[in-house]
Amino acid sequence: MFIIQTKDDTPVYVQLQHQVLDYIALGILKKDDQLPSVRTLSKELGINPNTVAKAYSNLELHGYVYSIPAKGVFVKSENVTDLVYEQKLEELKTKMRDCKNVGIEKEKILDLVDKVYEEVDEYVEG
Amino acid sequence: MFIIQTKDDTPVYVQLQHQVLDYIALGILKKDDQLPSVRTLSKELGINPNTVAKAYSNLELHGYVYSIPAKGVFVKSENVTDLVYEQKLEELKTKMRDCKNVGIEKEKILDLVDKVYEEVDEYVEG
Amino acid sequence: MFIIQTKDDTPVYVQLQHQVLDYIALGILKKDDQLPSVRTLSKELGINPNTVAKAYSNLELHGYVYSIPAKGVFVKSENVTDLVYEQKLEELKTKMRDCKNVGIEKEKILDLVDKVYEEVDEYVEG
Amino acid sequence: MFIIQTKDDTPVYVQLQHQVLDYIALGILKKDDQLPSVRTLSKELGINPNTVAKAYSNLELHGYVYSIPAKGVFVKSENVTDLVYEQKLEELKTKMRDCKNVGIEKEKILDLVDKVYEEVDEYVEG
DNA sequence: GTGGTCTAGACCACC
DNA sequence: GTGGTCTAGACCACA
Repeated sequence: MFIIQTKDDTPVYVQLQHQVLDYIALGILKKDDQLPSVRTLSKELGINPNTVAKAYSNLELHGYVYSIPAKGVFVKSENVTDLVYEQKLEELKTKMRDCKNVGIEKEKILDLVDKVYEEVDEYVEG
Repeated sequence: MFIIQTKDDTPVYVQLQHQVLDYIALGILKKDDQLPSVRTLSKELGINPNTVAKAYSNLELHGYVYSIPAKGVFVKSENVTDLVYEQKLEELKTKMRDCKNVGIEKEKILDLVDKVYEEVDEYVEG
Repeated sequence: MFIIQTKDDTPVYVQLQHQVLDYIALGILKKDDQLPSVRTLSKELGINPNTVAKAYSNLELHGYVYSIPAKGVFVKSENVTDLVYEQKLEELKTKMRDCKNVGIEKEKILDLVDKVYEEVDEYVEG
Repeated sequence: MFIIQTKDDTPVYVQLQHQVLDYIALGILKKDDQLPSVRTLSKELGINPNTVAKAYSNLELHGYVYSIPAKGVFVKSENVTDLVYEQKLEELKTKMRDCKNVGIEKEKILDLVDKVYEEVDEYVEG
């Protein structure tokens, strides 16, 4: 269910956080669903339990999940969708402004949008 | 001329590199123009001289500038434009895929493009 | 009769112990009164039977209750009052010192005392 | 400057957080003051660097300090006082209600306040 | 079995 | 030198 890119320079625990959030936004993880246990997931991904724990702990601090000691970690709310959308769009906007500032034309961007949305995606298409 | 965002999580020397490249792409810095000296710039920005030196050295390694000892650092070529374009578009594509993967519709993206390209930007307009 | 705060960070079995003691101190539970059975209470509160058992067992170890196998658990003595008082006051003193140490004035504390003792409390009034 | 109570059951990193906050509230640590480095403090207290780092990281998440990688960790604002006051008083209130609920009289509490505020405190007096 | 905490020590990028 | 990340593995309280 989760994938870690070791080549990526973004920290492992951050990758995990993002993926959990994305799954909530997509509706795959729903309110009160239990996340995989720290131990299970760490073995599955071949990473240290502490790293998983850190990701979960951060998600809890931000209010996306809640943890009951000796029980597990659970999804707090399913209405994260809007928040995730906003964040992603905000990041996209920053990058887009960057493109505009170096003189890239609007049409190039529009072409890119078409290209990306024509791509077949494993999650959407199956 | 250069701006450092300490809040930003991207390293200072990387920010510098990007800005130099952007100025070249925009034609503000032209072939054989001299970059500010390491000392001057480090004082002006209130950062460590090593950091400026690292940025310049990296730019030289990538062939964007050349340095003449005891003289200074100069812009090598003004045809960086395409390279910069490609990089920016590639980053934008990644973010855009990300948006698509969490279920954001194409229309939302198109709206964002319109919005960004309607904005008045100090670098473009002023 | 008993209430469990899952939000609270204090363990469930400790909450139970405190509540039993409080009810004894208040005179609601008297000498030789029977406590609810482990099964009954665990179902009623939706918690693990082991947790209830642990609370009862601890209370027995401290001499507040006695258990008759195949019969139930009973209140041993009603003179727990002083012990409970002392414990509560000791905890309060610690917190109060803490307040003093960060510079909170005595008057603020006195105001708080007035405020708390003016409150209408369901256990006292109802 | 900092003291760790190993006997205490409260986690070491929490103790550290509290103490940093208290020092800010007392005005001993002021805006932009640098906290002791992770390594230094861990050696001084005989605890693991990670534990100190966790405390600092939590404080940063809550907005009390800011960290500049390769520079250090610094106090963000000196106006934490009110926040700390509120928290402490809130905790005290909870404990006080507890006392009231088991039937402790108001006068006993008032006596306790007098007692605590007559005590000589090393930070205030010495 | 669960999460929470902590130690011991490593490597990295950065200043 | 600094903080940030991660591994490897331990112990604990709790359900």
